[in-house]
Amino acid sequence: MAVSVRDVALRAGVSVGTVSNVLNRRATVAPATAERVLAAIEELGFVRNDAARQLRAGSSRSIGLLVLDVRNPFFTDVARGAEERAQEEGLSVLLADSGEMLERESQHLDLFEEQRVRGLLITPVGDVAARLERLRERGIPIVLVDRMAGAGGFSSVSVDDVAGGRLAAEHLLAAGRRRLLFVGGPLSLAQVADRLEGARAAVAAVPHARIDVLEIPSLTMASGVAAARRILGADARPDAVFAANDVVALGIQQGVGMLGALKVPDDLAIVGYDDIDFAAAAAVPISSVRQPRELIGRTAVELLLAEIEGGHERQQIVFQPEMVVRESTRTR
Amino acid sequence: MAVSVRDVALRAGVSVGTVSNVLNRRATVAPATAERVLAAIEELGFVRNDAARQLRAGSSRSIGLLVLDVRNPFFTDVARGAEERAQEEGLSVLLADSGEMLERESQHLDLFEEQRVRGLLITPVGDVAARLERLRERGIPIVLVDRMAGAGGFSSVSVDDVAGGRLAAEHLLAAGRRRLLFVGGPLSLAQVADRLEGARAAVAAVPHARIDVLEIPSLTMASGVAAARRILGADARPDAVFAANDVVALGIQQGVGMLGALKVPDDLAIVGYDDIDFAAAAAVPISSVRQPRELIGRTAVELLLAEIEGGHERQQIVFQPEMVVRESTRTR
DNA sequence: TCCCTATAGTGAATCGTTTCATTGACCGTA
DNA sequence: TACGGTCAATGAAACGATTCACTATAGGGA
Repeated sequence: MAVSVRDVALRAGVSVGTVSNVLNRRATVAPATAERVLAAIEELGFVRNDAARQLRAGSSRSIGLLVLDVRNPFFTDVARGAEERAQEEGLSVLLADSGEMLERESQHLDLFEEQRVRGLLITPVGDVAARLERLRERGIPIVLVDRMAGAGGFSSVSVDDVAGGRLAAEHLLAAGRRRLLFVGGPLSLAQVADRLEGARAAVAAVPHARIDVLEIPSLTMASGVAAARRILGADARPDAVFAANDVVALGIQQGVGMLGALKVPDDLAIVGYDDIDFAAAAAVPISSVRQPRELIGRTAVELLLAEIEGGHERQQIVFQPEMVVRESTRTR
Repeated sequence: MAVSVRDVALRAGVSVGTVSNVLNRRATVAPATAERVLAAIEELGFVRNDAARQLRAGSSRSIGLLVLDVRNPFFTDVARGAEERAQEEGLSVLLADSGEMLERESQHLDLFEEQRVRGLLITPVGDVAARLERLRERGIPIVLVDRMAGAGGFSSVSVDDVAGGRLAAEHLLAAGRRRLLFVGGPLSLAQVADRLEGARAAVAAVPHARIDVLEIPSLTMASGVAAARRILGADARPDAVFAANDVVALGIQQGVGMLGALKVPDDLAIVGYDDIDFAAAAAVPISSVRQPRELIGRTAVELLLAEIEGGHERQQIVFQPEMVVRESTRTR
């Protein structure tokens, strides 16, 4: 059933070595011979067996990309950027998501390791530093995505989330809001914690301003809707919400709208994070903190390539976020 | 560097066959021996080489999923459903997207074939029937996703798009709209053509109603925005738009809103398709034709498993769509 | 005591590709 | 004629896990 180089060689009347040479454009194969081999490949419908190739080569032609949630457009945009850059290098990207769950994250890491990926891009859920360190020792270079590497020293591509959080809060404060609510979670995610930290710093600088925290279990639309319900039910309502990302912001807006009690932005201003395409098309277009999504993916692959080829040059790249103002935070 | 079963065997003082037996829970390995082997694995940090495994086994533990666009939430939801079901079976899903481009589709098919995927789920861009037929002959079972199989006979999981198109148009007509515009493309995509066909049938049944077509190059938000520009610039404006999917609908709504000339739904009603989560959270929540997204993915894997194990029982499963009415089509 | 069986473990062969040292053929030059 | 130098092509070895026919040992029954 399976056609191998051996069969091709037989058919073309050459040795397997020659077939391999033709396939890999390597050495000098006489044009006539190459033609005969290619004809045989065509006739037999030969398709290279990647497993055998990898086995011999010792590592695959793929890199793993493990993100928190593929349903969040932020990550698919990052993935797109990564894929484009990888393809230029003849590498393919294996996309997986942990769903913000430690167990799934660990499972996927196991898989990637068994598959001998050439490198790994990861937005970690928990504290997997030790685990990643082991991977690296085994020769799998690693780049953290959307997460600043600690002193330990992985390469990383991130956006200054503290600055982003500050931007968001400052914008709300400048619009006259004083009772802010941060909605996001789990707080164990560095992104969430950093954005909150930045917001807190901004709030601390303004007299009579305060910021409360509503922690949610995951950064999904459903969690946002649930959060809206709690906001509406609370005694002391905030006059502005800073959501840890746009998906949550959209959920909150939808929840608030469905129940019809509060108007955005008059009663409640909303700021999101990521500036995904859908934020601009929302019920009330959502102000958001923009991150260069595709560029993040592209750059992450870039750093990975540097480590794969160059050796040990680790770099931490930090992009600066940018505030994008829309209807959801219009001044009253 | 790389630790192999041989090393583990050496360390544990057993043969490689025994190590393999321990790994595969297979035969009867004496508890004491198994323990020693596991200890050796732990100490040496042994990780199975998947390529070698596959090579011997002849096929991988993955299935390929090739969709039109990973950035369309419809497809990530389908993927989620597929992944869940696959994982229950110990299979992993390789997700790739063609970006609606024939060339990329072909490239990914090549890759999947080289990787000897266990099966393939695909939402085809063009007419790849011949190509898929060849794949199947080589032992890779195939299930079409979101696309009804022709008589030729692949298994398929789809939604009745003609019925969906009819639902959408009937809804608009019932709301008193008479000058409809269908926005979608490329028309070579079966989904797009079918939805249009259904809409045309509904319009034909109502006197004085008409439907024009604005073909766009791809089903993206950007194309939707561009379409909005053309709608606004046209002499005879439609009073309702039926977009081929929600992403396009959101783009149209955003475009129309930015330029501020038309109000939704008063001047222009909008219906989308897929009922992605973001549709409900849109500027004006978008009426849409719902498809059971995760169920489609789940069912597709189900059919694939049936073909992998059972042999040749091909099935075509067709779900019925459902109209979800929201603000964007409120009656004037 | 001898034979039989069940149990535990062995290790060579295998999967398909790539690599690389080696062979063979041919040409021009000394 | 002999020699060195290219250029083409060869084919055995290697990658690492799994399989399976086989051996060795121990225990039980007659």
